[in-house]
Amino acid sequence: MSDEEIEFFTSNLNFRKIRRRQYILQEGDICKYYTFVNKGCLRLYNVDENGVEHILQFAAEDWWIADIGSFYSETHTSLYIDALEPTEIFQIEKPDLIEAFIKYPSFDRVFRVLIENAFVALQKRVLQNIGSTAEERYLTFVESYPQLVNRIPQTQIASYIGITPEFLSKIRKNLSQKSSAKS
Amino acid sequence: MSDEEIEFFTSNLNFRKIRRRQYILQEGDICKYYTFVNKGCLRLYNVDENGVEHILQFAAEDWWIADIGSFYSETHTSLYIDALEPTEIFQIEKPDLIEAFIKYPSFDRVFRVLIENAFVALQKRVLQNIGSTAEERYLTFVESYPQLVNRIPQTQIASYIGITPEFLSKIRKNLSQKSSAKS
DNA sequence: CGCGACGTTGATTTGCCTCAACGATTGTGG
DNA sequence: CCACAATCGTTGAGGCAAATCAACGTCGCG
Repeated sequence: MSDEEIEFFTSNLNFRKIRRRQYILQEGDICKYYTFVNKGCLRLYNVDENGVEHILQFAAEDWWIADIGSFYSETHTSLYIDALEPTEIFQIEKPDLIEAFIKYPSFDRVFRVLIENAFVALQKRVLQNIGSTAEERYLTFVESYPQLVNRIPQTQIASYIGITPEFLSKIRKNLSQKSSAKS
Repeated sequence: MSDEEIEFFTSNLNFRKIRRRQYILQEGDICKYYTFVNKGCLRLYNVDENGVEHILQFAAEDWWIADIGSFYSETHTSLYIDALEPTEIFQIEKPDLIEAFIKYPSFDRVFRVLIENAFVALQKRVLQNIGSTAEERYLTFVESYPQLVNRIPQTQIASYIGITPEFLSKIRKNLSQKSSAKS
């Protein structure tokens, strides 16, 4: 991308610091921003009728996060975004992003690729969810996001892969016994 | 879209007839086409190490289907697409689609919206998979795709929602008993 | 007709959940 | 700076949802 493009884009980014547990999106809101994580870690999740949280996505350094559906169609979200750690973010508002798309088609391409990649990753996740055991899903998570495993609470990982924290604990115990038995 | 745009687009569509069980994409291929279903029904799925099929998507009349990841990055797919019924399709090749995107930004927007909607739908499916019982997932499927329920084999629906055909049969029996008990 | 695809049913097993209890660690207010 | 609460991970007993395996009925089709 050219200097002009980058200048235009960055001049429309808003910097914010978020405290741990602070929300940047709540059920009922309309998602006004595409959010880039500079430092820290956010999570995107819903809360079911029993009050249980189910995590759709984590976003640590250099990841984008948003409720895409709410953002583009300007409908009320049923999701939450909050911070797992003190976090620094850059946010771009929809009108500015759209303007960037129109002025500079390369942005359009960048964001298209972004969502395509996210889409493909989500498809893999669906296949895992419907075809693999909890242990396999955990191992895939560890492989895919090694930088998150020792950073975020196990409770959160359990919620992401769709099991209870207790059961994740048992899986990990089982795995460590297997690996120690090998040596 | 203008007449010119539609003319350009449709002139690049290739018509094909597909027999039941015929493949239009197999593991190892590169996905060369975006496929539009004019009549009939296709499915996109993978096959796991035990030989079990897991369905990512159905595509009946007026739906688009492709392995997006393989199509855009030109990598070998691990997925299959085949026909559940005799099917008529229109296919557009990647170079023609890209040309359409460049010449007519409105196509770009149409296909962007297409993938955004698919992405949002997939997110809902992930949330269902990690947060709902098999019965709830089946009921959601019936609600979301009423036109498919009495058209495709139950085996296929079971594979889509991530359960065995036997268990789906038991769920349906259970549901019909509940509803008849009401009357 | 006979075979293969599909759906059903039952008996048994297993993966994962629920609930309850208990350490270890963190952080927070007095 | 300590005390206490809240958060997090672990463990175990018991229960339930869904898988597995096997058998059987039905239908459409070559």
